[in-house]
Amino acid sequence: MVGTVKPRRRQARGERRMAQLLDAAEEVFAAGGFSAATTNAIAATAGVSPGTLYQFFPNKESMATALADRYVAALAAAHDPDARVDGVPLDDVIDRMVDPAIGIAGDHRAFEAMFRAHPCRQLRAAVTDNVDRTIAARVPELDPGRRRLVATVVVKIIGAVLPDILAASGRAEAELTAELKRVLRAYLLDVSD
Amino acid sequence: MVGTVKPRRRQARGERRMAQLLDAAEEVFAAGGFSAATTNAIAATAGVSPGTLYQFFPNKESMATALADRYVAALAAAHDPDARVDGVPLDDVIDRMVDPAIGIAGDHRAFEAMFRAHPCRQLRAAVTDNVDRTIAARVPELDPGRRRLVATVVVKIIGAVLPDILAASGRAEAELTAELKRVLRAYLLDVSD
Amino acid sequence: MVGTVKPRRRQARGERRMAQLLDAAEEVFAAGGFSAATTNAIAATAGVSPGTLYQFFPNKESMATALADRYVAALAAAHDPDARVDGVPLDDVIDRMVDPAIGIAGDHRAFEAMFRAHPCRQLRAAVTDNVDRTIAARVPELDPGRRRLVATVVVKIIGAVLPDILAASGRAEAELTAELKRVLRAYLLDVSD
Amino acid sequence: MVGTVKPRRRQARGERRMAQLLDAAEEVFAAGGFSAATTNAIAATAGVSPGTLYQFFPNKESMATALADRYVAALAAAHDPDARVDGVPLDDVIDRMVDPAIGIAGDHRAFEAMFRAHPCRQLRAAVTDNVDRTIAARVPELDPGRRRLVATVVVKIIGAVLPDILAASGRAEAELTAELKRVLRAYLLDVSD
DNA sequence: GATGAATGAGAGTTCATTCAT
DNA sequence: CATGAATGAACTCTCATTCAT
Repeated sequence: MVGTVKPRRRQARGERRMAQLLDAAEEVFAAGGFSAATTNAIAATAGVSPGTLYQFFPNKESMATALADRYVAALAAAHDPDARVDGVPLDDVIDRMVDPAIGIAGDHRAFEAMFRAHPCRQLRAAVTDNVDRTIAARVPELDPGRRRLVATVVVKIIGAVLPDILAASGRAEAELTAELKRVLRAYLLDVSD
Repeated sequence: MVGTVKPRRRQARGERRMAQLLDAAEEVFAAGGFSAATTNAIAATAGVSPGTLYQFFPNKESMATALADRYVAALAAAHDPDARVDGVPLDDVIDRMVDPAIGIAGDHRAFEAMFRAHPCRQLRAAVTDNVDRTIAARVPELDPGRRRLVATVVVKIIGAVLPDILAASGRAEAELTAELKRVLRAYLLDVSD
Repeated sequence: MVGTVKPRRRQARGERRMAQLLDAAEEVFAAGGFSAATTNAIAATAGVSPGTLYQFFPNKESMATALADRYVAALAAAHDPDARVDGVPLDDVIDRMVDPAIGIAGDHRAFEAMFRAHPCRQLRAAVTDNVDRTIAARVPELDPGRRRLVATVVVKIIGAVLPDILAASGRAEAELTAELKRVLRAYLLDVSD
Repeated sequence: MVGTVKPRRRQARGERRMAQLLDAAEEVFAAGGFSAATTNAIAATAGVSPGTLYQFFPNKESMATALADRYVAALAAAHDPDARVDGVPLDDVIDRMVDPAIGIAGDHRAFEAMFRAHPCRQLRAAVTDNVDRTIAARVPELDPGRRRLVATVVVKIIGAVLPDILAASGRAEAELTAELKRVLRAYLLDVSD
C-alpha cells in the first residue's frame, strides 16, 4: 500500500530536483554561455552538491539539451505554427514569428545561449520547423526544399539580431525590432513572388 | 645606410616568428574557436615553446586581436568600399559585399571564429564600416544613423549565414549564397525606398 | 539526535584533511618561506592532489593565514597576557614574554616564516597585543599610545633575534636568549622610569 | 698604439654598464625585494637586453652581492668606526651608529632589501663589524666574544626597526627613531656595567 | 538519493638563463 | 659587446567527473 505510493513520491521529488537543477543551469548558462558554465556552479546555484547533479544528468551537455527541451515546449505553447495565416497580412505573420521569439528569449534567460550551444540542435530544429510551417501556410506553393532553406535563413537572421534586441531597451530595442521585421518582410515578399 | 638595415635583421626573425605564431593561432582558433584554443597548442603548432609565444604576445587575447588585424588588412585589400557603386546595378553591389566576405573567410580559416570572438571588436567594426560606406555610396540620401543600423543588420545577416556557406560546398553552397544575396537585395531595395 | 551527528562525519574527513594540509603547509613554508612555497609541493607533502588543496583553501595566501590562526591560538593558550604581573619581578615578566615565544616558534616550524609573511598581519597583531597587555599590567601608568609603540618595538626585537635562537642550540642558544632578555629588561626598565 | 688604449676604453665602458645595471637592480630590488625581482625587469630598467646583463653578472644573486658591495663602500665612507668615541657621551655614540644607517638606507633605495637578502651576507657582516668596532672603542674592556654577540644583537635591532622608520615620516618617524635609540642606549648601558 | 571530498590533467603565464646572430 | 629570440620547467589555479560514505 505504502509501496505503491513511495515510488511516485520519489519520482515527484526527483522531478522537482531536476527542475531545480535546470533552473540553476538556466541561470548559469545565461550568465556566461554554455562552455563557460561550470557544473559546480550549477550545483551550488541549485543548492545541492555536485554529486547530486550527476545523479540526474550524466554530464554538462545533457543539462543543456534538457534545458533546450524546456524551451522547445515553451515555443510550442507560445507559437502555434498551424494557425491560419493565409488570410492575414504579411506583417501580422511576421509579428507572429518575431514577437514570440523575443518574448520567449526574454522570459527564459538562457534561451539565446542554448540556441547557440552546440548540444542544442533540437532547439534550433524546433524553431526552424515552426518557421517552416508558418511559411508553408502562407506560401503553400513554395517548393518544400526551398522552403526549408528559406526557413533556415529566416531563423539565422532572427538569431543574429535577437541578442542585440534583448540587450537593448527603449527606442534602440524598438528600432532594432522594426529593422528585423523589415528584413523579414522584404525577404518573404521576394520569396513569395 | 647600412646601419639602418642591420637592426632589422633581428626584428626580421622575430617578425617571422610572429607570423608563424599567428599562422598557428589561426589554425587552432579555426579548429575550436577562441576560448577553446590553448596557448600551449598554438605554441606547439608553431613548433616553439610556450615561452616564445609570450615573447611576442602578452596573452591569448592579443593573439586574437593581432589575427583580427590581419583580417582587417585583408578586408581592406579585397573590398574597396569607396569604389563607385552609384551607377552599378544593386546585384553587383551586393556581389561586391558578399563575395569578398566569402573569399576572405574561405582563405583565412579563423575569420569566422575571430569575427565572433569577444576581443575582436575591431574586425566587426571594420566589416561594418565597409558595408556602411558601400551603402552610403549606393543610397546617399539615407540618414547616417539609420544607415549605421542597416549596416549593422546587414553584417549580422552575413555573419549568420556565412558559417553555413563555408561549411557547405557545391550546390548547397551556391544555393545558400544565392539565398543570402536575395535577402540582402530585398532588404536594401526596401531601405532605398 | 543522530541527525546532528551525521553531517559532522563528512566535515570530519574534511577537517582532518584541512589539518593535514596545514601540517604540510607548515613544513613547506618552514623550509623556504611563504613565497618560495609551492601549492603543488604542499599538496604533495600532504599526499593529496592539487585540486584537493583548493577544495579547502581558495589560494596560497589563505593557507598562510589559516596557519597563522593556528599560531594565534597556540599563543593564546601558552601566554596568558592578563596574568598578574604587577607583583612579580621584571625578569619573570620577561621570561613570560620570551620563553613562550621561543617555545611556540620551536614547536611550530613555520612560526617564524608566518610571522614575516605579508598575509599574516593577524599573527603580528596578536603577538603585539599580548606584549602590549603584558606591559600594561606591569607599567599601568604608561600612556597607551607610547605603550603600543613600545610593544611594537619589543615585538620587532624578539622577531629579529628569534630566528638565530631557533637556529642555534646548546650554549649559543642560551647565550642569545640571555642577550635578548637583557635587551628587553634594559629597555623596559628605561621605559618604566 | 691604438691597441693599448682600446682595452681601457672597453673596461671603462664595461664599468659604466655595470653601474647602469646596478642602478637598475637597485630600483627593481627596492620595489619588491630580491626574490620578487626579475632579471628581465632589471635589464629593461637599465635599457639593455637580458643577454647584456648576463655578460656582466653570472646570475641574479651576483647582482645582489655587487649591489651590497656598493653599500659596504658607502657605509665605510659614512661611518668611520675608528673615530674617537671613548670621550664622547653614549648618546652621541648611538647617534653615530643609527643616523648613518638611516641616512644610507634612505639614500640607497635597496639597502634594506639587500640587508635582508640571503646572498648579501657581507653587507650584514660589514654593518656588524662597524658596530663591533664602535663598541670596542667605547667599551674596550668587553670580551671580544661577548662584544661580537652584542654587536650582532644591536645590528638585528636596528635592522628590525629600520624599515618602519624608513616607511614612516614626520612625527612617527621621529618617534620611532627616538625609541630605537632608547633601546640601544639602555642596552649598551647595561652591557657597559 | 545525497553529500562533499577527491582527482589529475591541463589551463595561461612567468622567468632565469642560453645562444645564434 | 650587444641583441632579443628561445627555452621549458614550474607556477597558481580550475573543473568535469567519480566515489566512499
